[in-house]
Amino acid sequence: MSTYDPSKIEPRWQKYWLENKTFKTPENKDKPKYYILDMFPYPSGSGLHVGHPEGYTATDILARYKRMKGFNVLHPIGWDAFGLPAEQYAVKTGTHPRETTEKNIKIFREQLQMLGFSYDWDREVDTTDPNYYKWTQWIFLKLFERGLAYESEEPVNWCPELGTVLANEEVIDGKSEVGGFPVIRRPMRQWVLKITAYAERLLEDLEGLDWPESTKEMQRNWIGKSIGAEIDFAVPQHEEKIRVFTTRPDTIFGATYMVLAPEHYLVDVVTTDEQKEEVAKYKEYAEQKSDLERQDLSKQKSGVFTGGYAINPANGKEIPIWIADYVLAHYGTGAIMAVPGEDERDWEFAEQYGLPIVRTVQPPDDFEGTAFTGDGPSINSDFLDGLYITDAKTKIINWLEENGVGKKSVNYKLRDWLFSRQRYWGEPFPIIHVDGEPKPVPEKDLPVTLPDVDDFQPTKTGEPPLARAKNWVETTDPETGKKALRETNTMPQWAGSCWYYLRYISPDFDGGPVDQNEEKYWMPVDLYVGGSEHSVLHLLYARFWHKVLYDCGVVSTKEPFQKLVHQGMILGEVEYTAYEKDGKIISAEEAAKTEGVKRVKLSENDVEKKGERFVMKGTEIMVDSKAHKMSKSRGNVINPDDVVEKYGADSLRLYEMFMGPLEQVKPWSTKGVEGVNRFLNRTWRLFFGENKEEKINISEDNPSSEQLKVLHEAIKKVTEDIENMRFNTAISALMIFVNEANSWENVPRSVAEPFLILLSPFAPHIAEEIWNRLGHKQSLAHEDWPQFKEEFLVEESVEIPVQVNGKVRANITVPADKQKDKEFVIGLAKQQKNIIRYLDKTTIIKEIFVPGRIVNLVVK
RNA sequence: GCGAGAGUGGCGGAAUUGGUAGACGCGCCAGAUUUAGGAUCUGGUACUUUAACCGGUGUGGGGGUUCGAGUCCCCCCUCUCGUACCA
Repeated sequence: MSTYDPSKIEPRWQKYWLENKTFKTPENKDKPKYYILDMFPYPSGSGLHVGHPEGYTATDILARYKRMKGFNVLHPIGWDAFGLPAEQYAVKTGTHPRETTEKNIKIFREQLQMLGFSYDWDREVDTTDPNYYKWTQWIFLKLFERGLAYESEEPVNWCPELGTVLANEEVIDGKSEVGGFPVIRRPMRQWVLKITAYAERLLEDLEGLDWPESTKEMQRNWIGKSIGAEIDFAVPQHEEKIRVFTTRPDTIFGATYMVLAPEHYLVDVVTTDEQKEEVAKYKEYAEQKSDLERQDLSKQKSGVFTGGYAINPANGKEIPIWIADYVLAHYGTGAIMAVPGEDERDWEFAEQYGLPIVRTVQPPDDFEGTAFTGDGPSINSDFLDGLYITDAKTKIINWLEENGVGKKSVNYKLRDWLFSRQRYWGEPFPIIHVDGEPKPVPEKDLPVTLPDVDDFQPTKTGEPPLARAKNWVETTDPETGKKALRETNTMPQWAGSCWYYLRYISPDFDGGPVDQNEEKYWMPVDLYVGGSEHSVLHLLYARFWHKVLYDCGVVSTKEPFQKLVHQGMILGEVEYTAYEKDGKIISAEEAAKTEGVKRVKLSENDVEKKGERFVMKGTEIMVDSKAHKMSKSRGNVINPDDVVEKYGADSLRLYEMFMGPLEQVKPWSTKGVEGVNRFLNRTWRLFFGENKEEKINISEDNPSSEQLKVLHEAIKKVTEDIENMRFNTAISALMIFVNEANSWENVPRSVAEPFLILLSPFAPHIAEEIWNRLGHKQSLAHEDWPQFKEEFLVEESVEIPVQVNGKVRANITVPADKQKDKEFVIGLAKQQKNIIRYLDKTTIIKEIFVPGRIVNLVVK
């Protein structure tokens, strides 16, 4: 083998690493630890796409680097293997999901190994393994014991197409997140987790986390804390009072009507006989609207008068009670006091139905809008008049509390977590029903394993597939011997991924989900890398479970993931598109406004840049230039297997890191892969030369100061860049080294070897191969990371730009030991031919001198 | 609407604390090698002016601070992502 051939060297090292357990997590605890985690992959049937290796390569570089820096590194991988696709495949083909899952895991594992990731394969976990889900069930029992898991008969998001209910977080625009099927609301008995009990802590503890600000903000918004007041409105002739939640109790004097959600439990109480029919009609109308329709029709408000009245406790006035679906049953108390003067939604509604509007905050003179939501002095508000919002709030809340009609109150948007699914391929609940009451399965009887069934289809009535396993469902209560029925719902896919990072710490431990001695050493996760699509769902659920486990004394940290980074999506190659209408090409701008246009794909050679836009070559016709999301339908999916086959895993890893900053969205470019592949070829030639035999081009000479300088520049840059996860510029520094070194007569071993170590986290196969050919018997994975030494960077002379009035007019070369000598440097600067020209007939009014950096002469 | 982030060559992207804008890679141009193509190597490549030097203009647009601004401040435009009747 005389040329660089990744297909030969890569499998060899992959095999070596596996057989020698090169990346086994150390057992001793005498070094600092580093826990570096990838988000739990779902082993889908279609295998890896190029998005996976992006985050995985980033973490792998860090893991390999940290090992060489003297850390004990925990870098595991496993499978979030419960889930719908395997089950749907089972419904279609009758293949047991376990079979499909096992097959897919095998493919995934092989693909990951093919990319040379340094996982500790002895710690692989699989959520579908009974030894794993035993502890998922155990944690559920903890939740149950603490009153954080309860059954509830509530309207839920039922998706007929998927045959299951979905969590609010899984419903997007009224459709299922998975598959995009319509979702309707329907009451069913469900398990619910009381995540709301942790709302405040989930919010507060975001503070100390090193997470992207946008992700923290999304979680804050999702939790949606708002501070205000609950106020009771009496209803004449009725016992019940209507309680509302408002963030603007200061505007109560402007509450000219009330609105209840159509589902509110007092609607029928307050409705008068005359309005009964109309109210019933509206309720039915609102009920039938799906969430999607509610949003579509949001521009036009609707509602009906109930005929009833309530008393505004602030001024004793009677105000009409309406129902309208712009008030949501599940937020606050499901009822509002409407203050049209100060709230845009109420204003719109009041205007539509001719309800009175009273302003309670004085808008500025030039205010021209409708409702005024800004700050200002209170008006029309009796004892609040003149007070600004903050003071008015304090005063009215005191007044409400004194008069027993209201109190300060905090409200959260966050709702309890709907935790059951009508599916087969999920964790069974460790719950039996005795006399209709739920009862935990004793800990010693865990795990409750999945029974086999012959049909994976949910029943039309919404009975889960597990209900078909009669012998399994019908059991006896081990305590009383009574007949009992097992819970037939299963847990959602989130369950297993809520705590997997703990199982990696002690995957074989059988005394609990995690060995606490190990947990104290390894937690928290130091770096967690994964897609931003999990910003709310997984990351909020996992934080919730972690806090519960903290309260149970199972874990020692309040938060699981100290630092979080999202890798950006990789888009397809840039595409140029022209638009055709009736056989004629029209501009992209026109096409956007025209019906029935045909898209024509152009090659890069057909277009050119003109001003801000791309046009067809030689014309003025504008075309679109855009990188699109990879999708099967668009046919722009890049398959990592193909890239590895053609260029090797090292090239794929290197390219994905070289594309740009990790967090950024970026388009794929096959030409770019060729570029980094060329770099690896040049690297190979640096060691083995042009000669066809395998002669090593390395000398045992002492390095020159120039060679040391080039090496140490690389060490400095690569080290700093890895620490800051700037992999693209680290690779650039490696390229600069190779470009320089290729011009040398020979490469001294003492320069070549440190370089190989710098290269190895990025392109581990080629680095190991060359290392080995340099005569080393052992992997370089545990070598020491080279130490950067400032002394080698010292230049003999430095170049300093000379500016006149802020513009560079000359460059001067100054001996290094003179670079801080102001007089010398400025003196030299003034002798430059081009500088003399600019100084002619002027007066220097200021001389700026930044040692070693710049000279600026300000003249007049 | 609201929230967050981003606008730099033909393209992906570099630029410590304000101090030579365009590192590195792609593409393109020229040359070497080759029967030819590919691969490889060498050099060039922001725009503009020039034979060349010397200049001029340039980091979405406008203003400001500064000896000096891609970087700091104010206003505006565009794009991406998230979110949406949350009282």
